[in-house]
Amino acid sequence: MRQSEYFIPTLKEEVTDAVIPSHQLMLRAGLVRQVGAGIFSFLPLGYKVLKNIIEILRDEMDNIGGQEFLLPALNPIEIWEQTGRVEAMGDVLFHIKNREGLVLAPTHEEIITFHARQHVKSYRDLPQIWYQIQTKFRNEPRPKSGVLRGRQFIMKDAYSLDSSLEGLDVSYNKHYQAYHDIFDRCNLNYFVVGASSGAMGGRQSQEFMVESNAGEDICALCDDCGYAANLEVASSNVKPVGRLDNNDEIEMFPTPNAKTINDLIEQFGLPEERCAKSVVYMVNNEPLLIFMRGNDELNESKLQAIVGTNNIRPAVSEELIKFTGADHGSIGPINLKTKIRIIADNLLKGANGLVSGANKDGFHYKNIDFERDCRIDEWYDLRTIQEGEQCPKCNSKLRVVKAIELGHIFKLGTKYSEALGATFLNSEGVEQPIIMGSYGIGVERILACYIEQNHDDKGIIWEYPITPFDVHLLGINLHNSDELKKGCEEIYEELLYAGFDVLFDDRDVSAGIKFNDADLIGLPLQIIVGKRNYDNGNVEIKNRRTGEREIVPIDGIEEYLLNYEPKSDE
RNA sequence: CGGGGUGUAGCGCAGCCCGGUUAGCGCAUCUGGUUUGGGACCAGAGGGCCGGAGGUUCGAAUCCUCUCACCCCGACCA
Repeated sequence: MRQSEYFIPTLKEEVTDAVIPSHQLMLRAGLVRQVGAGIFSFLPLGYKVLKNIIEILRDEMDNIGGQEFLLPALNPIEIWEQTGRVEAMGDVLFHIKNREGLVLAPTHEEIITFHARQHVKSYRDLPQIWYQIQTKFRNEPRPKSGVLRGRQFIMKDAYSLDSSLEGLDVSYNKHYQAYHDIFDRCNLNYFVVGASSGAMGGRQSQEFMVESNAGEDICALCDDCGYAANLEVASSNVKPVGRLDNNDEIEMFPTPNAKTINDLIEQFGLPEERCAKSVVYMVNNEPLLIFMRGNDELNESKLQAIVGTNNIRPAVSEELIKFTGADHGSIGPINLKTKIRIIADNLLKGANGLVSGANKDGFHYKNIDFERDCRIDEWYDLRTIQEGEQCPKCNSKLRVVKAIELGHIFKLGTKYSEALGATFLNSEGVEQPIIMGSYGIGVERILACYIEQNHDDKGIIWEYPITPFDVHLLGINLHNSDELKKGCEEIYEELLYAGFDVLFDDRDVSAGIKFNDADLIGLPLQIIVGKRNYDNGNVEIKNRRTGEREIVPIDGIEEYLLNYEPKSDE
């Protein structure tokens, strides 16, 4: 491709709106342009990369027996009502205003299940892996970070249909392996974490993550044993509070100015670990009293998984007074005004000598013995782990990092097949719901994450196979020498003929502009054709990543390129 | 949805507090000339409903009200 005829609007200056490197460089290198919040056009160069990524996705999905569909973005709302997701998705789901009854699909479990219901009738029809690579629409409350979080984005989503849980495991594992192959081929540094399968009855779920400050997920990592988990489910080894030898009688004492755990510690000199925090949540509008160590943070994801719904929220003051008899700061397990289900964090199991609210404003109890003085209905891991705590597997120190979710594999189970009546007859002639898995990858996220991990202060650094072109041919000051121009054209033609995808900077601009644009665009190798070297029968080849330059004879260019890396398969 | 910020030429910005000729600067663009291996130089030119609506005023980019858009932090994130 001749750059003089190709649309690559590079920007010399920084773009103020772009905060993270990938967003900045995608704009400056001419890959994308923003049209609205979370809405982007891919320009030819950016789309070329996207297509390379999609080809890898397609290849690996086909490798595990996936069959590609083209599914509609416009969906009848009825099918979404049947699975309860119109309500569950809320404002995230785009509704068509001038055509009642249609929504823009944010994902495709419903449509896939719809087709399965139509045609999958027997266990002999299973298993199946169906996938698509298409645009999804989600009315994100806050699009951000360039293409990392858009209202419209391309997703590879796959769905497995199986007749048994064992079959689901097989399908799931195939995807697990395919995802590794995909992200490896894209040269990404990533890790896999155990993730929350949500409140809606999934079985197992893992996320493929890229560590990044631009990420919206938080993960715990153990660099020693490889333990990795989303903070939503991460656990750690922390010593339980345990029992004190002297078990004094429970005693109420006035605490008029103590509203928080820190107040109690400061005003009464109490040891932090003996202060129990009580939190009241409304779960499906029923109160639930939760006990944690004083300064631990309740993990709402864990709570959602325990109570089996995501309809939870902290209780407000009126509710606290109504159910416990006291407001914030004085709530505890003893003397509750009404009977409330009480759960507590595992670290408090069997503890005594505890301090907690007396359900009377301005009073606390001390010397509470959870075994002697009150009723705890159940014990769970409820806390959010902290940086530096011990790995649950090997006791090394855990790191807590921000991460971008690239992909998610998820054993769905029968939620959608049951809701939509997608059933089959098993070998005994018994009707059963199809057992499903769901597997998504954000296509633009691969691109953005790659740039996050492969750039320097000059620009992007591409590698095979996702690089938009194999090589950048830079003709320096061609208009000064007909011979040089002719020679450069010949090199271009020969490389094309040899099957290389070449971007040829034949523009009539100064050398500095070409060098800087080339570094910004970031093709892996630059073949620099200048008069001095050319007159000696040579060109200079620069490695974008290392900056190393080599003088190479013109008839050795092809060999050099072939030895550098396998050329992209276009 | 809460908090903060920004809308002035294709891009990046100044001007706004404290209202007053024709709204400015850099980059980019066009013409001519000189340059030519890391974003050249000289001379000239084009390009604006100062986000939109309403108001105050003799007079509004500037003050007031409303509104729209975008960015950041938070909430949310199937």
